[in-house]
Amino acid sequence: MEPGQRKEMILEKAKKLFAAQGYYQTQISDIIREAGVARGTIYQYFKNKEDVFISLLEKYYGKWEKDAYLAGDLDLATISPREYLFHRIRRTLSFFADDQDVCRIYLRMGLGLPGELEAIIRRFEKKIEDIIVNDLRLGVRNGHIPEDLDVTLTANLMGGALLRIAYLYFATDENADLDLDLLARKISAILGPGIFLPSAK
Amino acid sequence: MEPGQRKEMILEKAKKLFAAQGYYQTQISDIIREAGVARGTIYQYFKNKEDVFISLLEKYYGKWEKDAYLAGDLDLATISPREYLFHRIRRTLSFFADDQDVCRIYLRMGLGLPGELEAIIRRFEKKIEDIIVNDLRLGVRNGHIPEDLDVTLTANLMGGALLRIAYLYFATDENADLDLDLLARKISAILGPGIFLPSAK
Amino acid sequence: MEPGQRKEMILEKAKKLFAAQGYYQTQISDIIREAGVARGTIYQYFKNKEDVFISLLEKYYGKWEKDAYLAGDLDLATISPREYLFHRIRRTLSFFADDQDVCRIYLRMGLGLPGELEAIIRRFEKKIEDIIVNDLRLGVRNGHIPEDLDVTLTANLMGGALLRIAYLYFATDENADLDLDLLARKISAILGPGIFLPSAK
Amino acid sequence: MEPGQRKEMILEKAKKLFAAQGYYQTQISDIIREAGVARGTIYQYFKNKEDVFISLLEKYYGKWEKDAYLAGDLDLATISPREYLFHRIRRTLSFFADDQDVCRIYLRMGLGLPGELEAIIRRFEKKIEDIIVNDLRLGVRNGHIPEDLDVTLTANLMGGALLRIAYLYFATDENADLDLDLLARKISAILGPGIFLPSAK
DNA sequence: GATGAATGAGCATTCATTCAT
DNA sequence: AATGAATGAATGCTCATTCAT
Repeated sequence: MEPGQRKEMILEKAKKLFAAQGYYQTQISDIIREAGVARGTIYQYFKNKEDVFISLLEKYYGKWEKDAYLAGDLDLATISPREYLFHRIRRTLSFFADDQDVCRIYLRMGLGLPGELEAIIRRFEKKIEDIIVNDLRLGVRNGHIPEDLDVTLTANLMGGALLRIAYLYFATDENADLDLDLLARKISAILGPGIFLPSAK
Repeated sequence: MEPGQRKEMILEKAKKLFAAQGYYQTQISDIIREAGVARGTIYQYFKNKEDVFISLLEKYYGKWEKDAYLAGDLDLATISPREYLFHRIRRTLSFFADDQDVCRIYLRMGLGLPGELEAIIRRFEKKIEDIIVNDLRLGVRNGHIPEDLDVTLTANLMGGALLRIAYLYFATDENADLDLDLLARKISAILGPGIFLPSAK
Repeated sequence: MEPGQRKEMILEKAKKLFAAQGYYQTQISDIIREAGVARGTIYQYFKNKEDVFISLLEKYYGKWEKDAYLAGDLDLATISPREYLFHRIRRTLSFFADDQDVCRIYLRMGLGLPGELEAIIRRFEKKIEDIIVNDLRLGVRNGHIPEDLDVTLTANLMGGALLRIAYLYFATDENADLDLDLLARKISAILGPGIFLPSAK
Repeated sequence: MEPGQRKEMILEKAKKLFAAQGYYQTQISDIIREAGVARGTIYQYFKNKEDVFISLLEKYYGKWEKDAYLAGDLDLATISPREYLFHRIRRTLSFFADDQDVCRIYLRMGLGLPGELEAIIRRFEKKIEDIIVNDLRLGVRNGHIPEDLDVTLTANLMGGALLRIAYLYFATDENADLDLDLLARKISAILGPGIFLPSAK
């Protein structure tokens, strides 16, 4: 096996395992078993377990930047802004759809809770989704929301957006004196138009 | 100390630690040190470490459901749908803003990577944010996007929404034969109207 | 509940548990659950776990001595020596047959190995029994041993006898310079006559 | 150190400790200290503590079967049945005499009670021995038992035989409706002839 | 006497990492 | 470069015992 290939191979096996079981629950033993190399070999290519994980992140982040998002053939001179948005979204989706393992790792699913905990969290998330879906359906029945809106998709889109905002603004010590009202106004101003019918006040 | 209070106190200390260090990096030893109880005491109230974490999740999920999201005074008879959306968002933000620790735990930040890894992931996420922000600024300069749009907020909102969708549709084995074009269309139809000026095509 | 009765009751519950699970695998928690008393109560009657076990041994040893073995109505003036032997044996059997739990405790079965280990030891003992049984059957076929001899009983009787002798003479440091030939001669002289037909040389 | 030897060495040290202190009172820490290996090393050769013990049992059971009991040079064509019995007994004694530790482990002495408990049990067993010895001496004085009978040996042989029978027939749930009279008759028929003088009725 | 919450010494086991071959 | 036996710090958990009420 050529040098370089061996490192690559270990990385691929590690990716599968990290994606499936998370960082903490993936043992070096698992990786060497899957890769079919000796225990010491892994330390020839990587400083330690953390380095294996970081190498993975960097590899696929680079891939995303190069292949997916920044691919330079989107020209605002030839396509409309809305088409541009569409293509950006389309490519990002493709990137994740292409590699389920990378997807799992980046989306922090595989980062590592014992199986049961993971299941509990999913149950909670499902419940949140249900609540929003119900709201949306109510809006449809009341004639404020178009009938053909994909409510499940929308619910998750809204949920994901909000959680990200919460993470960004509240999970750190900064932004302590934030104007929540203003923030909520801004968010609804962005999400509202795409959800409600123009007729809805 | 009254019965019940002790369990509550341990839970609060554990919350702080899980939020700050993650599940795996929080040791039982840390919890008992912070709580000032003996090693065995924690096992009087919780089956094991996992049970402490689950108890936390359940406690705060319940709190969210009761206090924040489902609080029953939002009446569509008296407020408009757009106001309703605003209040829902407002309350969810309040819930997370109220308790930074819960926020961190729920947003899966504290779930557990060694400090350095966590930092690397944040760097990546910042880069993604920058890319989207740049796109948005371009749109502003080109007159397709209103000047007063909060581009950082919008970038994260879009990013969060997309990642959640990716997680939902791609991280599991189901949905294998998804129509990505259609999906991307739907998403841009929801996000577009709130971002672009009506004049943008 | 009268004083004294409570101690007795705890002792009986402990007996059941020690017999079923062994000393080490029986927890104080098990005993108080079965006895329906508080954790502290047991320490009002017994110094510690060891004391519970010792109390049991002493109680049932005394019982054996008084009721079973030494019961004074065996009079060599009225019965033959062989009848005397028979009655002694009969009474000892009754004692053990009467109380399976005491039986298990005294016979050191319940003294304490994790279930699987116990099973392995039994398998070994069965194999030993089989080997001796085969020998005896060979003797029957060769006409040296009476046809109506209970070979399983005899095998265990011989095995038990030998193991006890081994325990007595070899498991301690004394008796280092034992004449094994002489010892084996003596043992066969005692066991032989009851097993072989007079015609066997 | 050659491969295989290390496992063997650990096993030998463990044998000493199990024999001296019993299963429960022997800690992994003791074994590694005695063996002079690191804590993790023991888990390279054995699944867990139980596996160490099982390995010991299997090793020495195999040894007994091969070297001691089943050694094939006993030919009933050339030796008498009584000689055959003698040699079987002789070899079994040798096996146990050879290795005091194995002896202790197999005879369940080392299986595990805290030191003081063990001593108490021995005291009881001694008392039982004394009672039987006294009976035998009485028989000698009365002229029913030969003067040169080794009464201590005989007492233990009888005791061992009886306890084994009790264990076999009473310690389990089967054999509930046993005819104790018949059983006692059979046992005395086997033990009697080797103990009593023919003149004793 | 009775209670049971609190204790903490003690234990088996894991697993990333090293290093002599 | 590759190997894998050896390492030992670290960790979650148990359970007999205590003691304030």
